Amino acid sequence: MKNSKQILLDHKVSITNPRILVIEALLENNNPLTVDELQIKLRKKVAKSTLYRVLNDLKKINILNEFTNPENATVVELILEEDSHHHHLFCSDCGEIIDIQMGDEFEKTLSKEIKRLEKKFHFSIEDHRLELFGKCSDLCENCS
Amino acid sequence: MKNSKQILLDHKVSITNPRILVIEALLENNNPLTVDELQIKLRKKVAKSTLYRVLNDLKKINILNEFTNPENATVVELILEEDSHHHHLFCSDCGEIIDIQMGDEFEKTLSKEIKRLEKKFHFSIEDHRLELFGKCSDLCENCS
DNA sequence: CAATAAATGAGATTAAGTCTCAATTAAATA
DNA sequence: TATTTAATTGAGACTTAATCTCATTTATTG
Repeated sequence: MKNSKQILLDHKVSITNPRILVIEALLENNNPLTVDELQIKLRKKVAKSTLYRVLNDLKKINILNEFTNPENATVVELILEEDSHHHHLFCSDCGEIIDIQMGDEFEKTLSKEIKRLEKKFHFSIEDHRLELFGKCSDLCENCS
Repeated sequence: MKNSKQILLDHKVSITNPRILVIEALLENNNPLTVDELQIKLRKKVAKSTLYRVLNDLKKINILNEFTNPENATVVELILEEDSHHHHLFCSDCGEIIDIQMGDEFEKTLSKEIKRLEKKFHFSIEDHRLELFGKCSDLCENCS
């Protein structure tokens, strides 16, 4: 597993305990976490103000992706070099968020559409995000 | 233009002045508005608590779409029957939000992918959202 | 190892959104 | 149309996620 100190070193920011703890909490999970869940994982180890500050620090060095779930709670995930381009699938029953990859055909078709839209609206489009919403199977123990 | 009273009638909810004003403010704009912008449009006409309550009422009868812009501000737009399925394009310079429609090929490819993902993750996927981020042209008077 | 700069913790502050409750307005009924 | 009943509203209190302040602690630099 990628080392948290090395990540900080690579990005030329100082290596502090709170930063290490936050990165490690995020590395432990394969999928994104709400700030709430992160706060619980780090309870008594990192102050609330520090947690938010560290998250902002990680955003500044572009290793944190931040978005919101359907309930508008803030969700974060680390951006690791080995990660490839992915999107998110949300379960409205248990709240789980799953990283998904779309097939090549999809991303190719999307690129074509983006070129068309750039012309149509005189936009330069730099990024995109696809979110899928649904319910995970009855097999899930957290689901009704 | 669609009539605000008729919309309320159609959905069997009582017709009140604040509801009419909110719907009309939303109808006036072709594109989505942040709650902030909406609040400014309705200043002195609708109380803050009422505005939020009316927005929740409109959500309950499924004629309001709510999402967030890249700065995490809440954005709303009416869902009208004559509207077709669309997505959003955000300008990071001026904050403009534009409704966009993707071509058939895109939506078809997406459907195929969704079927694949439903099997893979034992999910039932009910909805999706695509967001594009970029900058609108220098021609825009609000942009730097 | 000392000096300096950066980061932290604790709690105050801000602001988006919700809640409370008395007063108003709409709907239902006669 | 007037009256009754139920729903909605406005004003401001309250909640809570996120930011800010500032004295203290920790990291970095020489």
